[in-house]
Amino acid sequence: MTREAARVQRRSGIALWRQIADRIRLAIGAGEFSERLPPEVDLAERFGVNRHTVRSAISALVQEGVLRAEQGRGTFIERKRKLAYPIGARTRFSEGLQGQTRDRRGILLAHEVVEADQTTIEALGLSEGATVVRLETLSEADGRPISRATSFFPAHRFGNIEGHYAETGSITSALKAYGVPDYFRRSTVISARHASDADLADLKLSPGAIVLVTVYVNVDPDGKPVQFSETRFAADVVELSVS
Amino acid sequence: MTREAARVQRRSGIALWRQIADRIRLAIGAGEFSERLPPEVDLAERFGVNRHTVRSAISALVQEGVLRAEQGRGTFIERKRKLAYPIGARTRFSEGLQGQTRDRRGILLAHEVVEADQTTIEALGLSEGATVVRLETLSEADGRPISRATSFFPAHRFGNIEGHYAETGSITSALKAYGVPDYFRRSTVISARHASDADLADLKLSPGAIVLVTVYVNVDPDGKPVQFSETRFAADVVELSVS
DNA sequence: GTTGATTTGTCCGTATGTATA
DNA sequence: GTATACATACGGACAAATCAA
Repeated sequence: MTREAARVQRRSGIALWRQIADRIRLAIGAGEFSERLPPEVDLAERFGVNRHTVRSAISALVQEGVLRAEQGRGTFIERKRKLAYPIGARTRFSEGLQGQTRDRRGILLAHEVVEADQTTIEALGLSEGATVVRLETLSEADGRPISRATSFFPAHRFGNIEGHYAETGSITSALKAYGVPDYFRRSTVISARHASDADLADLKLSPGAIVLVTVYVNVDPDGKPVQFSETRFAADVVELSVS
Repeated sequence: MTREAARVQRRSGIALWRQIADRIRLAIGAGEFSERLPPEVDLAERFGVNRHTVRSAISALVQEGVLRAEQGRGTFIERKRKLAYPIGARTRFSEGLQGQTRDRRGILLAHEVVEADQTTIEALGLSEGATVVRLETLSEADGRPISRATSFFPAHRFGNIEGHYAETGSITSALKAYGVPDYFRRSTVISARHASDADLADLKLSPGAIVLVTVYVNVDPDGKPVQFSETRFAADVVELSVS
């Protein structure tokens, strides 16, 4: 089964050179070009545009670090593998990327105590009007930002958790300080969307980038909810592995 | 913690009206506008553009079915909930959306017998040079396309599986015809990317749409791999629920 | 019922960016 | 590099519909 490539779309609000850049990036991700890109004239014919337009696309991808052009030789692909982040009943960030990276750490970006909204009340099993501690955190591995999370903890039980997190850079350690020796993932819902402005900045992504979103509740050994979180992963850096 | 909205970017290869449309879609997804959109002049000021540019963005979103504009009254949000698709050891498509939809079915788009590539050989535990049946399928619920899948089955065992799938519209039924009474999910890897042209067409999405991608291996009760698949879900219609 | 404020819809003209030849 | 065509974005003006005082 071969399917003709849909033609690039004019007056779609996206410039042709950018559509072609996206296509080439996608094709590379799918392993379509093993190592070298076809010559510019071939690509121009393939996409039904002028060679100059293809050149604009390639130049943008070179800027991004996806391609490397060598005059007289050709245009070559710069490869990098994705991190596999495990999702399961006993997911810990610190254990998550075992063996794939070194030097992982969590950074506290912001915190506040607020009244829980309806979603948070239901997720954490709180009563109307209860307060929660909100943490905005960033996780890095080998100096590269990996994920950005918004977490809620019941304030009556984890009043000063931001302090413990800021010190240790780990949710697991911070919860231990409150006598929670262990915790379990009760539920995880995974979705994907375009990154918000804040996430673009923190995760050092370019506009239009995609984030994988996990929304989950962690419970202590007694089954009591301790944490309700939404974590956004840069989709071109991380994939989720369900085990 | 409040963060200023990043300004829309001129001459970035993406038209301002499209950037603004994406932003508004995002904000709606985050629940920022409860029911009504702010007036066009306010949005224009907020994004730092002319009112006409905002109007182009809104007009595109009306076309998509995200918004509804009423002269003299305002612009309103058209809401629709996402389908929760379960991922786990015993995921079945037919069981997956239980209670959320009626009238589910699978459609065979294409099939062929090919020599397995290296990835497929490893996933299915085949020997070098083995052949596999490839199925391209589309799943619909209530007449709406939900997902698009590419599946590989060992050809020596499931020689004519496309026929059974075309008849029943179900992988579970097709495998039963070959004496596989039950099967289990061995591994699932989840990622997200922009939809390819083929997926855009089949899933009836607009350019730039995101797909959630699950890559998985199913094994029979003896632990023998029977199916290696990649399924793409429209990310604005489906979320994955890990249980 | 009238008036005025608000909000979306339509038209004009002009400047700049994008893509082709 | 130059010329041409079209899409994008802006600015202003006014019409049409809605709503509340």
